[in-house]
Formats: sequence, structure tokens, C-alpha cells
Amino acid sequence: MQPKPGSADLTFTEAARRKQIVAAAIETIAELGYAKASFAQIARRAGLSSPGLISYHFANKDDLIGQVVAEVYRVGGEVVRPNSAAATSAWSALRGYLEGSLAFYDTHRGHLLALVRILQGHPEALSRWAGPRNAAELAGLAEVLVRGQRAGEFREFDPGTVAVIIRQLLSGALQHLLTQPAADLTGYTRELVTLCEHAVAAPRRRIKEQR
Amino acid sequence: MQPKPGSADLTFTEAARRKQIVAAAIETIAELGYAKASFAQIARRAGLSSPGLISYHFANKDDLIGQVVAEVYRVGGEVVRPNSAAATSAWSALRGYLEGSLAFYDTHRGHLLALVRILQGHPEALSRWAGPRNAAELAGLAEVLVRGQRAGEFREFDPGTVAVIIRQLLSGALQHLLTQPAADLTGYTRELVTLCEHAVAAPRRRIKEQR
Amino acid sequence: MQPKPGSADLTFTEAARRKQIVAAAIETIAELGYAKASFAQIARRAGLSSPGLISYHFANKDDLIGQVVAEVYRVGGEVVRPNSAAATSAWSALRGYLEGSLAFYDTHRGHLLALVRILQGHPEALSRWAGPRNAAELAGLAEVLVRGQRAGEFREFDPGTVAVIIRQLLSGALQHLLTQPAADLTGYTRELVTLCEHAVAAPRRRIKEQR
Amino acid sequence: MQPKPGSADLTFTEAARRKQIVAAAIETIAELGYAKASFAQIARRAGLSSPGLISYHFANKDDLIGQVVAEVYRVGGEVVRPNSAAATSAWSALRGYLEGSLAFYDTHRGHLLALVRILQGHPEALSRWAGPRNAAELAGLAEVLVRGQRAGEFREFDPGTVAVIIRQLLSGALQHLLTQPAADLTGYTRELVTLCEHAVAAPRRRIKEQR
DNA sequence: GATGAATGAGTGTTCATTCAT
DNA sequence: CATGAATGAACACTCATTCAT
Repeated sequence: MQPKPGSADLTFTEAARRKQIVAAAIETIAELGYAKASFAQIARRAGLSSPGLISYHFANKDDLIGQVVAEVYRVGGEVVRPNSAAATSAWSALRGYLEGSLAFYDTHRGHLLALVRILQGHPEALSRWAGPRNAAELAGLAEVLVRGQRAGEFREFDPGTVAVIIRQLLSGALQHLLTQPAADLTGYTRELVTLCEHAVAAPRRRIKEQR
Repeated sequence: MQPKPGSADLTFTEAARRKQIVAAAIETIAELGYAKASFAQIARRAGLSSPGLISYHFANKDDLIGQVVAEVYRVGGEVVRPNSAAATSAWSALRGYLEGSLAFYDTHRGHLLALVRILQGHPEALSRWAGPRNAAELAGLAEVLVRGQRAGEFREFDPGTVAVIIRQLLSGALQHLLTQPAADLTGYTRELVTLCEHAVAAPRRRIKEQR
Repeated sequence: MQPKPGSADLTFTEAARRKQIVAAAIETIAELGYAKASFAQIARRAGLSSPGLISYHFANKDDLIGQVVAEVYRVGGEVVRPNSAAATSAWSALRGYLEGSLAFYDTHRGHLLALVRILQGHPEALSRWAGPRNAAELAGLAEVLVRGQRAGEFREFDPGTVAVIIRQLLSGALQHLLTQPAADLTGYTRELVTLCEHAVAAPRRRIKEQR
Repeated sequence: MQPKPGSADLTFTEAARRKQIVAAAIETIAELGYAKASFAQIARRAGLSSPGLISYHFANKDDLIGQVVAEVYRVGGEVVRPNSAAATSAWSALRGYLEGSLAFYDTHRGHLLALVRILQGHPEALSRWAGPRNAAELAGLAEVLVRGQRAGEFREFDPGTVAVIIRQLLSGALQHLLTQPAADLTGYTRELVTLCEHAVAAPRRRIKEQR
């Protein structure tokens, strides 16, 4: 009945409408929370004449929400990736990833607020949409850690687990940012980066004095 | 109209029913998420004849949810506190807090899943119920950090910020646990504790070689 | 199941309870309006342990409300009747009835507020409870009017109709009193009595035979 | 969300539906009383598929009820105004107002029954919807009375109070009409008009014998 | 493609009434 | 006689979704 998301056969206006609706959905969810982001509200923000139009362009509410999640990850990937890709040492890659992520959180609060609220409000959002993407991100991060260990930059630890922990430090930072919008981001970033450095760094030339 | 939560003057059956309903609410929210945890669902799980019975025992949905939050924090306090109270050094107190929290997360996944979903789904849950409690917990944690710094156990850092970060490491661990129920908790705990140790420990006898 | 209102076989405590509940019902309805006067509210004001007790003593909500109406009319009859019974001329009887009614309205605002709210809120209250009583009152009033016409005190008019109109002047006055509690009752009474006098008095020839 | 009552931008079907629902509400309230006039009952009478449709067209129950009140006053104004506007003398204006009102009451019993029941059943109906309109009507009536007094048509009295009393005579007549649908309206009207005439008329050609 | 009217299941909450104790 | 727990129908209101035009 509706045009399906098979991205190939979308009219131009189709695609534009979908983008417009996704953007309105992000704005709405960020503003009202997931639970109160009804089609009516989203349609109002998108300047649509009726909530029915959303149903016309998306198969489901889940379909729309899935697109929203995809959009946020897409933008995030675009922004953060170059930040760590250019790095030479593992630590500078890690640092780039941390700082890039935090900067992205700061400049795209609306997107991330929407994402967080979806992940919180939709019981299956995590497993359906975020899970795989997070796994990929985690894998990339773990790879950097392994590289750092091999290069002697990082101490011994289980790279998978530590990757998870670092990832969660970032989630925590995001939470902090969204909850306390006035927080001192620069100071927070510095403290977090330093903490990570201490947490993973190999004891420099100090093997004998190890406790 | 309804018997109010002034815990003093509750009938025995009243108290039992309330406990039963709170338990069913925890179960339901853990299973379905906050948004879909309707009185109808909770009543079904509690074996009640009608959703109206919940309204009979609780003034509000918020009243019930508040009781759920209180219950989770109550249990958590009971389990975690002794773990760090007995400690002598700041580091062993911190370690006890970390390990105790993680153990509690592990043994009470349902409770914590419900709590997390409430904090995510209810727009005022954080400010109304969790905020004060978290602040108290953070203050206690910061105090331990300061104690450690004075005793020379911990390096120099801003205790408030690092307390926030450590708190978020625990939230992250909880998230991990709830998301990946099959994860190796023992390994994860060990890694997290080690990471924290490196993150906060003072460089022993290495003041001169400081970066 | 319940003791029926057949007033004969009531225990002493039974009767006392019923009076108490009726009084609480009057108070509640006057205060909250008919629609919000739930058994729970009435029971609270009566100091009863449960709304169920009202159901125990009255067959129905309608049963209770009927008793409330009866009580108000009973008190009203007791207060107003002597006021006009002692009169000699028809006009003084009429005047006594008017002034007595208004005085009763003034001193028993709670009772009358409850009565009015019942008559307004209960779709069948008028036909079931108030209708017959009003008819009786009207008949008495018409009788006075006829007496006055025969005595040459009153002009020619249809006694039944004018009785209705005078009755409604009183309803109007009551409405006024309940709506504007600060109104000047004395002035209002004087104006109303004068108006009635002009409205029914026989033309001229009365300058000499003035009341 | 819903089309708002800004009567300008209503679709044709919108307007029709709203009229239909208002009409059904009037019918329902007249029949069942305000308290039992649920959306379900109104929807049934309007032939709607679900109560939800009413919520779709009106923001609130109060919104709907407000429209009902407005409608009744609108119709009433249309019918009664011309009746007294054409008058030359104060008395003929007053008479026109009385007769016009009574005629309107007679031909629109359903509308007025609904209005009365709303004013009685809704705790804020009077202050919110009827109060201002009644005040305006009273002011107009008092003006006529003053005019009559200045012209020597009416005796001395407090115009405000007598306006209230006359207004209440009409309310009383309405009450009578609604309560006793079989009553002889013509006779009643004649009697009421005569009574008012006597009640307010200046003693004719007896200026010298003035009390 | 787009519109707006409609649908119907679902929400939390209230309340008279019942009944075992 | 009295209690308090329980019941279930009813309430206004919300919302994703459908569909004729």
C-alpha cells in the first residue's frame, strides 16, 4: 500500500517528504519525549495537514522511529569518523574518538536527545536498531585498543571489556550533557580524557616498581 | 479515600496487597517497558480482578511508580551499604562500592531494569524520585575520593567530576548487564575495578617522573 | 438484606445512624454539589469507616437522597407553618408565608443548597420527591389566595396560576440568596413583599381600609 | 490537534458534524440530565460510531457544553429580541420581553431543559457561560424599568432588585413549563403579564393620593 | 500524492455496591 | 452491627491507523 523503504525506487518528492518527517520526528521527540511524540504532534511540527500523511509515507510508527535512529547514527558516523581515522598512534586515535564523540554530543544535542529517548522509551529499540550499530562501533574501538596494546602504548587488559567500558563512559558523558545542559564541557572532556589515559596507559618504563 | 502511604496505619492485608502490586509493577515494567506497563497489564500479572483495584490501593499511577522506585532503592541500599561501610582504606571502600553495586545489579536485574525504564520513560521520574537519592550517593562517593586524595592513595583530580564519571561507569555496567544478560560478570567486574584503580591511583613513588 | 425504611421497626441505633448519615449527606451535597457527593465523601464527613456502611443502612443511593429531601421539607414545614397559621387576614397569612419562607431560606442555607442541588442534579428528583410536596404547598397557598379574593382583599385572578407564580418568586429569591450570599436580605424581602402586595391587592377603596 | 472553534476556518463537514453533535448533546441532556449525558449517550443519539469522535471534534467536554450553552442563547436572542425592540412605551417593551421569553420557552423546551440542566449540573457553568450573558440581560431589563419610571409609567422601586425579581419570575415560569408540560401556557402568560403590570404600574390618575 | 474525517481499542480513574469476616 | 477489601461497569480522553475523495 505504502511506498516501502527500499531506498531505490523513491520519487524525489517522496524522499524529501520522508526527510522532512524524520526531521520533525527528531525535533518532536527531543522536545516532548518519546511517549508524547504522537503522529499528530510530529505532523504539526512538520507542517503536514494530517497525521494520516505520516502513515502514508511510513509503514508503521516503528518504521518511522527506525528511520530516526538510522539518521542519527548516520550523522554521528559522518562527524566522528574522520576525527580518529587520521590518527597515527592508538592513543591519539582513542583520544580523537573520545573528543570527537563529545563534540558531536555537544553540537547535536537534539539528535542525541531524541535517540536517547527512543532507546529509553521503545522497549525493542535497542535490540532492533541500536544493538548492531553499537556492536560495530565497539568492534572498531576494541581494534584500536588491541593495536595500542601491541604497540606497547596500552597496558594489559581484555580489549573487548574495556571497549565496552569506554563506550559507556561516553554514554555517561552524554547523559551528563543532556541532563545538565549548563555543565562545563571543556573541563569535563579534559577530566574524562585524562582518566582514560591513566586507565589504559602502559606503566612507562616502570616495570620494576609495579605493585 | 484510599489508604495513604503513611506507612504506619496500614492494615496487614493492605500492606500485603501493596507489596504484591508493587512487585507485579516491577515485573511488568521490566518485561514490557514503562510506556506499555498499563494498570491492566500490572493487574493481570498480579492476578487482580480489575485495574480499578490498583487505583483503590494507590492514589495515582505516579504514587505506584514512586513506590516502585522507593522499593528498588531500599533493596539496593540494604545490599550495597555494608559492602563499603566496613572498609578501612579509601580504595577498599571504593572497591567495595563498585563490587557491591555490580553484585546487586546482577542479583536484582528485574528490579533495576524496571528502575531504568521508569527513569527513562517517566518525564519527571528523575527530578522527583531519583535526583535526590543520586545526589546523596554522589556526595558519599565524592567524600570517599577526597578521603583517598588526602591519604595520598589517589592522584589529583576534581572529586566531583570523577565521582560523576565513576557513577556513570556503574550505570554503563548496568546497561551492559541488562542488555547482554549472558555477559561474563566476573571478568567484567575485575576489569572495571582494575580500570578504576589505574584511573584514580596516585603514581606511587613516581612524583618526579610525572608527565 | 438491609433494614428497610419502614419507619416502624428501626432499632434506636439504626435510627441514629440514619440521621447521622442524612446530616452528613446534606453537608456533603451542599459543599461539593450533587455530582461529587460520593458515598466515600459522605462517609468521611459522617466519620464512618467505609462507604459500605451507607449501603448497609440505605437500600440505594436514591433511598438516601430521598431521605435527605424528606428531611429538608420536614424541617421547612416545622419552621414556616406557624408563621402563617396564626394570621387573621389573607394578606397577613400570605405575608407570613413569604417572610417565613425567606427567613427559613436564610437560616438553613445548607439544607436548601443541598435540596436545590439534588433537584438539579438528579433527573427524577423533582417528580419523585419534590413534586407531590410542592403540589400540597401550592394547594395551601391557592387556598389563601381564594380566601383573600372572597374577603375582597385581593383582586381577581386565577388563584392556581398566581399561586404558582408566587411560589416561583420564592424559588427565585432562594436562588438569589444561594448565589449571592452577601445580598441584602432585608431589603430584598421588603421589595418582594411590596411587589406581591401590589401584584395581588384589590384596586383602590383600600386607602381607608389599609392593612 | 482538533479543529478549534475559531468559527472561521471550519470545513463544511466539520461545521455540520459539530452542529449535529451539539444538537445530539442538547437532546441527550434534556432527556437524561447533565450528569448522565455521557459522550457514549450523546454519540449514540448522534448516530456516531464511537464516543471518541466527539473528542475528535471538541477539545473537551467543557468545550462541547460551552457550545451547547452558546447555541441556546443564540437561538433565544434571535427569537426574543425583535419582540421587545419594536416597542414604544416601556411597558410594551417589558410586555414584549415577557411574552417573547415565554413563547420562546414554549417552542424550544428541549433547548431550555438542556440549558437549565447544564446550569444546575455543571459546577462552573453559571460563572463561566451564563453569568455574563445573564448580567447583560438584567442590565437591559433594568434599563427598561428606569425608562418606565422616568416616563411615569412605573411606580417607585429599586430597578436592580425588581429586574432580578422579574427575571426570576421568568425562570419560575420556565421551571413550571418544563415541569408541567401540559400546563395552559396562554392563561399562564396572561396571568403573569397582568401580575407584572400590577406589580410595577404607577397608580393611575392618583398622583395626588400618592402614599 | 495529499487530505481530513473517522475508527476503535486502549488509557487511568471513579464509584455504588457486595460480601466475607 | 460494622468493617474494609474487592468488584466491574462506566467515565472522558488519546492515538495509530484507515480510507474515500
